[in-house]
Amino acid sequence: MQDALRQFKADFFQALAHPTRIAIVEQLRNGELSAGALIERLGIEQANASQHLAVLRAKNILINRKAGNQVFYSVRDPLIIEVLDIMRRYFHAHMSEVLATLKAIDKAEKIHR
Amino acid sequence: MQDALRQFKADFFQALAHPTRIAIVEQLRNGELSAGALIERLGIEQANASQHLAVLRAKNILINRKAGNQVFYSVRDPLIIEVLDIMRRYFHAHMSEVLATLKAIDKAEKIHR
DNA sequence: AACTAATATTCGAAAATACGAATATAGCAT
DNA sequence: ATGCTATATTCGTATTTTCGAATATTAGTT
Repeated sequence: MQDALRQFKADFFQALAHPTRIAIVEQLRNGELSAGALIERLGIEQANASQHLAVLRAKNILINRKAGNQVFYSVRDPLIIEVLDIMRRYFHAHMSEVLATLKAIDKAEKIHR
Repeated sequence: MQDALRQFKADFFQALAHPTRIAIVEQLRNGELSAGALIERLGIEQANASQHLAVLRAKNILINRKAGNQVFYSVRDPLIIEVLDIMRRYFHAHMSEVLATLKAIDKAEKIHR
């Protein structure tokens, strides 16, 4: 029973464990957007976007509303935004490490060019 | 640059995207525990525990302290506990769905026996 | 009915993750 | 040095995730 609850939580985290999916949720912070608008803003493949949206839907992080031709997505529960806000504080608190990571990536990119 | 930051966030969620790792962090809610104590409480393989601890260490979610023979783990930043608390509220808010999931699992288990 | 636009699903291949078994390392006691 | 306990790492394999290409679906338009 406890196990199933943890699995449920793990699934939630899993849903957010991808940069594109985080970007999607961040875009929806201030309200709904159509799938097309998300694709345009994120500059990703249509199929890929649809797959990630499917993941977020399956884990009940997003809800969608059909309007004629298009589908509008929004974050289901404001608590999710709250989680991301806390994360923001978390990253702020550990900014030095984030910067170290960024510098390492930057360095690696320079080498590979 | 924004991408790298999102990757960083995604890594954090990825680190928590496993029931065993959530269980580990929950066990450490009230302070440090040795690896052995964690293994005993969670009833998992030693190697497996060590692998999960390595993941949590790599993502800077846990810190460890060596004391003679053993290694004590603790949650690095209380903000992480705060995130889990918010999650608790989140799951409480959506308890009906959690229960539906649990029932479905229970049903599946009955069929498979 | 045929056509177009918006979105979703399927497929196959590549990469990442998870597990237990086996092995390695490190500290302490004899 | 040998042995013992606690923890970490490596290895092989099975499963899961991710992506783009191709295809399907659904709604609106002519």
